Amino acid sequence: MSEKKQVTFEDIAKYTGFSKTTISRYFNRPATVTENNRKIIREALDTLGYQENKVAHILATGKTEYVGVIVPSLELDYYSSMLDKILKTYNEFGYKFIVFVGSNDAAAEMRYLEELLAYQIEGLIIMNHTLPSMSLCSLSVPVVAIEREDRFINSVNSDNYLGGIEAASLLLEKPCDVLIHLNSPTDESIPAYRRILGFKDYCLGHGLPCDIMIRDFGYSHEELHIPVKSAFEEMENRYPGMKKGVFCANDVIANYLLGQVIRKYGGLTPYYRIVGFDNTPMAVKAAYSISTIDQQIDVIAREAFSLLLEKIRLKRAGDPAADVPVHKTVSPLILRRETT
Amino acid sequence: MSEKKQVTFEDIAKYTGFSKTTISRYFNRPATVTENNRKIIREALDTLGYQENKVAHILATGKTEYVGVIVPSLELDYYSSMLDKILKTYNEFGYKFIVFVGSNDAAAEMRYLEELLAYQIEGLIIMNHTLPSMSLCSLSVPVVAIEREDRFINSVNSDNYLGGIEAASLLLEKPCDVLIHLNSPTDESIPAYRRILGFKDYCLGHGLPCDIMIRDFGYSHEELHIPVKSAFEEMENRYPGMKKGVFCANDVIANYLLGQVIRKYGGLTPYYRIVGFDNTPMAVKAAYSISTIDQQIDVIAREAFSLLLEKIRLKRAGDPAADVPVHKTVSPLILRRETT
DNA sequence: TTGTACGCGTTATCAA
DNA sequence: TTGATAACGCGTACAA
Repeated sequence: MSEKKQVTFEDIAKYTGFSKTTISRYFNRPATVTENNRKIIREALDTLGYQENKVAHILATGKTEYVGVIVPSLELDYYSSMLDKILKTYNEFGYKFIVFVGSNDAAAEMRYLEELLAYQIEGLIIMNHTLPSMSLCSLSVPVVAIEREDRFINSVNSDNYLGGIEAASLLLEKPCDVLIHLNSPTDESIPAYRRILGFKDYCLGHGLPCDIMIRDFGYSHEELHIPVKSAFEEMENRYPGMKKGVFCANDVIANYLLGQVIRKYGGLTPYYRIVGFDNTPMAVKAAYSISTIDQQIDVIAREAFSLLLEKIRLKRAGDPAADVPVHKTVSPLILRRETT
Repeated sequence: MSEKKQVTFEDIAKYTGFSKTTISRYFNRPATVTENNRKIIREALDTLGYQENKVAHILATGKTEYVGVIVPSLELDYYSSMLDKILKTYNEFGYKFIVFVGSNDAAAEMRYLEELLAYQIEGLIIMNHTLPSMSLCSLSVPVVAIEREDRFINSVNSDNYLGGIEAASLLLEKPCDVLIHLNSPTDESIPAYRRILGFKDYCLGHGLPCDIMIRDFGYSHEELHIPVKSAFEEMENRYPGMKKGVFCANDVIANYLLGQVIRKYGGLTPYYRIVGFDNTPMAVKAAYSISTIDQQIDVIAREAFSLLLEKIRLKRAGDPAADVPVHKTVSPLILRRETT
């Protein structure tokens, strides 16, 4: 009962008296089948309960319409939000996504890659940091990176340098005695590194004291609590009674910092202006809505997918341009909210 | 260059002098190939750069090792967290996931289903509410629902009734003058409805006044802010000076309520004890960590996948038990944190 | 232990 | 407009 095998073109062909070829054409080039015959086939499909089989289709055509996605975690708003936007491109482009959520384990990620390639994905979107772009660029399919080291592969990133500038300028709308930037140790090869530069350059350019506090904030949200707390205490000690403009590397850190401020001051205080980064849902879920630099996650996701699609086309056409890495950049927006 | 077609068993066979069958056996039943010949093949695979093709494998065996997932949104911690855990079962079971993130649009969801079936998924995990289980149960593959109407299909849910009881009992650890439950309009067919019952029954059983406030909190996090605020004001007006124990339908609502309390009282206050539901990352990201009823999302995800796998096996074996819906339940845990 | 021959469900090519 | 036949890449009886 459960194991009745599926209805195939063969069955439809027998039932209608046509050949398999005609049934195939009914689907792929309906114009080449008489309206009357189409009707016959349509009814046959219905009565026999035909169920499309894309696997056979793929084997014959070589086109899977699959894209692989590897993302570090879905517990962080940034990634889940990005994945959300990526998956939603289905409605426009029809590509399906096989998703892996990655450990920091290079071996595991290699397995994901193997699987994805075995399943004949046409392209890959990767957000994980573990595998170097050097080894990713030699894959048989185009790869687009989002906010990770991208030297040898395509990428779409926020204009991080501009973001850093925007954050500094936003903080300076209100007078601040000192500008502070909270970030994790960030390798220069990572796009986000430029946020620090932009911030620093803007401060220097305006003759403002700025303090870049690099602390290890870890990767999971649980880990974040402690280092943010100690960073807060440091700020309290180092700049007592001063108005501090704090630019946090992301909304999650900003949220925890806001939490510390609330605990100490019972709410917002002129002593702290806080700006986050990303504009994840987090930033509005906070007790006080957090001003942030909006990466425009939806735009980035869409650009990433479009770029990938373009590369897939080029590759299929045998165009050598397919193998030249393209790096796109999306300008972030300033979002003024309660914390500034 | 980019379009060189892939290396197949045929090529390896020619290169080594073996037949395709032997190459196939090298992969599937290596024990039946001489160690020496295995070595020869291994080297041939290497030098020719063989790349496994699962599509052909699937067509031949009928087993895709695909599971489809349909989830309403990834902007809400509950769903992204659940998806995270589901995807991570790959490391244990090896099944791959094709993921769709669904609108509330029934037509769109039907398209997702069609696609998934066409790609020969072996089973489906669904969290969306749009399609009734009545129409889901007639699919050719097993379906497991999580926290949605599940009358005719398998499901894994939190023991919502117990959860409601736990929430009430947790609030009563500290004396409260009134117990309040905040929830969206919830259909009786949805598992979460029983939370309300559990809460109410416990209150009645202990002779406590309880107020079930049903408000439309919408689906996205942006929408939530306003109704929570007005609910808060209602509580303030209705129970001035009283100690309120508030059980929120989920952590997101709890978080917004906490935000309102902070804004009014500058921090925690004995006037409000707050309990959330789910134990999403949200609950610890809040300014004060939120006490919550832990659904054990990881356990639910794992159970859902195991159940699906079991059903897939039964179906394959032609066992009629495959078609009998199984409803599993996971007991939630009480998590005492700062808000109580 | 290895090879031959055929099947999986679809599309592509060519001929009718 | 339609049909016969050969791919697509791999698995599996069955035979050797």
